[in-house]
Amino acid sequence: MLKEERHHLILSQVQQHQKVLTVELSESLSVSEDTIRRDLKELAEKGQLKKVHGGAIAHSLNPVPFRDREIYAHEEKIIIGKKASQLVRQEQVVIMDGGTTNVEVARHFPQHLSATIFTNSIPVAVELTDHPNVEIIFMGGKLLKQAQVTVGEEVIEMIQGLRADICFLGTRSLHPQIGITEIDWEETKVKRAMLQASNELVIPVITEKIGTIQPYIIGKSPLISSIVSSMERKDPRLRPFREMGIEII
Amino acid sequence: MLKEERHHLILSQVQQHQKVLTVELSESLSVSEDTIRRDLKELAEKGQLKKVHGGAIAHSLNPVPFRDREIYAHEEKIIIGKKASQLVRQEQVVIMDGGTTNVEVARHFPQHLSATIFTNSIPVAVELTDHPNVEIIFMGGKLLKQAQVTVGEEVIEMIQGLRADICFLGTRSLHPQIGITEIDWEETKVKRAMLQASNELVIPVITEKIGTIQPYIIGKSPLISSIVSSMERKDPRLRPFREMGIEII
DNA sequence: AAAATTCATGCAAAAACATGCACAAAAACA
DNA sequence: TGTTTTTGTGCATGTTTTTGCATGAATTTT
Repeated sequence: MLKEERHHLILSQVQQHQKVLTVELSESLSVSEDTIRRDLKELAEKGQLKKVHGGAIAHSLNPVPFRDREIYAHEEKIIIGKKASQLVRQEQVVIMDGGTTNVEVARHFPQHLSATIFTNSIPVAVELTDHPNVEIIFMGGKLLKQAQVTVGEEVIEMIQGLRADICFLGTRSLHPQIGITEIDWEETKVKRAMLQASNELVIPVITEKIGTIQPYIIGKSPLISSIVSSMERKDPRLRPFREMGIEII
Repeated sequence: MLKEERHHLILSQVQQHQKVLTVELSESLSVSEDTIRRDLKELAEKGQLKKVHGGAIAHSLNPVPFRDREIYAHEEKIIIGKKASQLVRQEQVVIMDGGTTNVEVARHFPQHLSATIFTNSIPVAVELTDHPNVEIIFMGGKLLKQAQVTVGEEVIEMIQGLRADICFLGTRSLHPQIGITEIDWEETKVKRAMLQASNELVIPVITEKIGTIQPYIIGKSPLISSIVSSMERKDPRLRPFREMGIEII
């Protein structure tokens, strides 16, 4: 077994389980613990993991509970939430994705809104709880702990059985040519199903996400009906989208 | 379990509940109290929490008085939660119903528990979020706003596709002759499915619910494997159940 | 004030570690 | 091809870290 191979294996283990133990790796790769230690040391020096007594942990192991997490760019998201929440009409069927921006959208729905909202996001569902006339349908599946959204077959099947009026899709990145992109494959599949199941597609997005790209493509830009941002309508960063006929809000 | 892992778990507990008790952490992480004390000391030195007599509190914002006792019924539920959480074995498939008592059960699962847990309760799912080795499957459906649980066909179908090892069923009422009863028809149907899908049926119940009756019957008493209460095992109110061969915990 | 917890300290055992060294395989070079 | 150099590995060594336990002090509860 080559050193490189080992390094890859170790890294994937770290990604998968958030931690690795020196002893376990030594056994499963059948090399001495000293070798593993040296591997971990190297990987730590390259910043790919954090070495600790007994093994190593993922460098990003910072699973701060979702609801207590300091919301990034909160002010901007509130502005977006207010604007986006205006797009829903009475009695519509709505699909709402996860993400802190979408939570703000949900929060700003008018109290008297009467609608049926499908979501796979726990924070969104909780937020909708105090809208008396909203029927909330939660789409079940495997729960991603960090994002607090469900993914997997069940969610996708449920979405595929839907024809919604409007869909609010949270996104990590939005690029005029590449489109809507995501970093997590499972979430990508769910989001694809969502946009296909809906007549209207609304993308609430904070400024800094525009023009960035992630590995997995959810859909091309022309599929978008409206982009909701905190920017001026005539902002140059939005121009390519405006030229495609997408409504800028 | 790595020291750093413990530190992360402790911090997330602190963030979530504002406080942690040395004794509880020692139990749930299965290390000695001394170790926990040393952990708390280290974290306090790094400024990540504030160490106090008996445990630690969130170093931040709201200076909640530490030892203030919570509501009385809550105390009882904590006792029940601790007891009931011992009933799960590693690698089991678990069904967890909603209700505040079940939330306490989830809260007291050992941090290192490795299991697959199906639930239709948002608070339970959220509580399980910081158990790194628990896979959470959320069962989707129509969300009941006040109870924060899902009900309906989808939930029931999903449960019917299951064969679980153990089921924690919250209940409004428990009567020796009448059995487990509920006030909401939709929830009743879901709970019926749950108990049918599981090998073992655990009923965590607070004292005042015993002997009361609600309109809809979920199941007769002999279906129960264990009743978890805060009472003494020989309490006369539990005698009829004990005589049926139900384990009293 | 007495009893019960909780804490700090020192100590010992086990585990994990760094270091230097020897040896083998691979790579580079002649 | 043969020799030298580099690299990777395992082992022996002494060191450091981590943990649980014992003791007595400090604190809280009764």
